[in-house]
Amino acid sequence: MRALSDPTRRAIFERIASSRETSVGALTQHARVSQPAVSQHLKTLLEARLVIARREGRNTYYRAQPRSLEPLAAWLQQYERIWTQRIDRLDSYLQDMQRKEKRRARKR
Amino acid sequence: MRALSDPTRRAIFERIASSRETSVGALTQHARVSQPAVSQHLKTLLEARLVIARREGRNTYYRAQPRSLEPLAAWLQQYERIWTQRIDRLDSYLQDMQRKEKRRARKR
DNA sequence: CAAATACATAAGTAATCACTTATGATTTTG
DNA sequence: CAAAATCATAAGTGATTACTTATGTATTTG
Repeated sequence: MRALSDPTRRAIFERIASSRETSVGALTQHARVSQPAVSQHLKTLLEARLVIARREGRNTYYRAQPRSLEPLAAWLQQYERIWTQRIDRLDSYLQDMQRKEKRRARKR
Repeated sequence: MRALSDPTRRAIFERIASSRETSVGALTQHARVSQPAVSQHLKTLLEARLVIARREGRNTYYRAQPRSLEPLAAWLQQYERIWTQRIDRLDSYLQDMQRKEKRRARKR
């Protein structure tokens, strides 16, 4: 999560993910920072296993490893469950109130 | 995402989310940092709208607002799609290879 | 009403971060 | 083989961050 928290780095990751494979030069072209900065971001993405690198001649091609997003997805799902559970509880609470209201109406 | 990138702050958020409502004191008890540090983390969680605060007497109760995780979930889903698409392509490629192999076997 | 409690804010600090320029290592090209 | 190209690493720097202690502000309690 820390690896993706920086906007520049996240943009780099997104560009890698949206193309099958990208060279450092291509990434630098679209980034607003210098080539060394891009390389440094790539290093932290590598360490987070969010990308893998393949050297070919004097180029290095990076590709995304979205599998590494799975822990984050799992973490999130946990809270989506809690979230929908809360909504369910609210729903049943409201339905309960409606039933009680109808009963009160009948008594009148 | 930046608000959740710090482990201490994330732990605080998790504790808030797992209980319906929590006071600052209760959070401080389980955190490994001082009470002011907890309050500061709560402030950034508030600014990220990941929690809401309710003052009651001299206590402040925090509760999670998991709805704010939705943008992050949406961002993630995008890459899960890419990921499964890639797997599908790999699958069909392997199946294709298998078919070709069978044809070669028949010719022998 | 004075002391205690619960929390927030202020101020200061060491560590980390994202960037820069300079340079190194390797590979291709003319 | 020298020059160019591609990328990584080194070193330095300003900004940000996560924390601390000290203090302020309400609110409750004895």
